[in-house]
Amino acid sequence: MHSFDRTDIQLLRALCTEPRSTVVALAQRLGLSRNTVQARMGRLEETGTFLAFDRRINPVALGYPLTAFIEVHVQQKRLARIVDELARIPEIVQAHGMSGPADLLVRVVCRDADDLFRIDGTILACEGVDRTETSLAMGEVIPFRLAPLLDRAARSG
Amino acid sequence: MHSFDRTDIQLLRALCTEPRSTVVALAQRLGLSRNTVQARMGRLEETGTFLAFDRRINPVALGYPLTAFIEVHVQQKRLARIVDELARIPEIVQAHGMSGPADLLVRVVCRDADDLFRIDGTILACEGVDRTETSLAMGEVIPFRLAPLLDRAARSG
DNA sequence: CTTTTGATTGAGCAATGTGCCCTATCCGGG
DNA sequence: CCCGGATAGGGCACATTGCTCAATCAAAAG
Repeated sequence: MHSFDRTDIQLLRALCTEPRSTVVALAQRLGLSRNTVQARMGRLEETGTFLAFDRRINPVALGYPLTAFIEVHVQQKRLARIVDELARIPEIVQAHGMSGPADLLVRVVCRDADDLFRIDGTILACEGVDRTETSLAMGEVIPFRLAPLLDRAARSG
Repeated sequence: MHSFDRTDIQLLRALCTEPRSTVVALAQRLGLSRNTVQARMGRLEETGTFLAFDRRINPVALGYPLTAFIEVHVQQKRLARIVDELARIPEIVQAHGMSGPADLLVRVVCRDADDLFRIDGTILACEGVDRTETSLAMGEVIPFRLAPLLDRAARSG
């Protein structure tokens, strides 16, 4: 892996508030040389600090205003095959294998309630899926964020 | 809001596989003029198609290898106040208000199991929180993705 | 059918940023 | 004490950006 120092954190933190800023601007703000910032950014990319572009796209703006979480209970021996099958459903934007009562936590986006109902049906139709429990997300009360974590790391790390 | 046409979708889709590509490169690949691509990109940004920079950072690389989902049951009248309080916990990277058995679904990243235990305790300590149910994510079996959705939209839309 | 509106295009231009080079300096670990 | 890694500062060729303008095109409106 790769361990971060305070400078890396500050760099990432600055990008949180000013994602469009250029390397030169970043260097100025942090009081570093352009070379340094460029090198560190390169390293951050190489070491996998940045995720796929997908994550930058807002599903709501895309026309999928509804998000739901579906807990899926499966016959565990068939888990791998089921995951493959679920991966073919485009509305499933993410899925985690879970420890706990449910085996999978699937995150779904959809256009409306009917859409959700249909997708749930598709999941249930997979061989080895025993049961699903659907919960509709009423709102993202805390929007995805890492800034607070970075802030704390910058202060204490 | 704003409605997308096929070109917007193709643009986003192209960026999924080649996030670093320049406007010129994009224009070439899509067979459009640079001006058009630039204009459309601008519109996409303005209309909120892109999310915060946070989402581009990989928590695992950041030193938080564990993700957990915590279902929180609360006294609903105090929901707003509780959310405010939860927002002060940096390890909570996201939270959804839910319809269904649980009131909140909180997404947490942590360094290890002890860390998770501590965070869960912090959540439980909030006034009005009745109960939590923690599930540890064993793995992201389907990594977050919108590409399949975009692909379908490009074909049928 | 004609008009109008908006999107697209090609061209051009100044300013900026990028990628890459090299060297000197600084600091901590061996 | 010396060495390696990181940093700063300078520089250079090139690509990209942001912006403007006029011409073209298509579809919707009159």
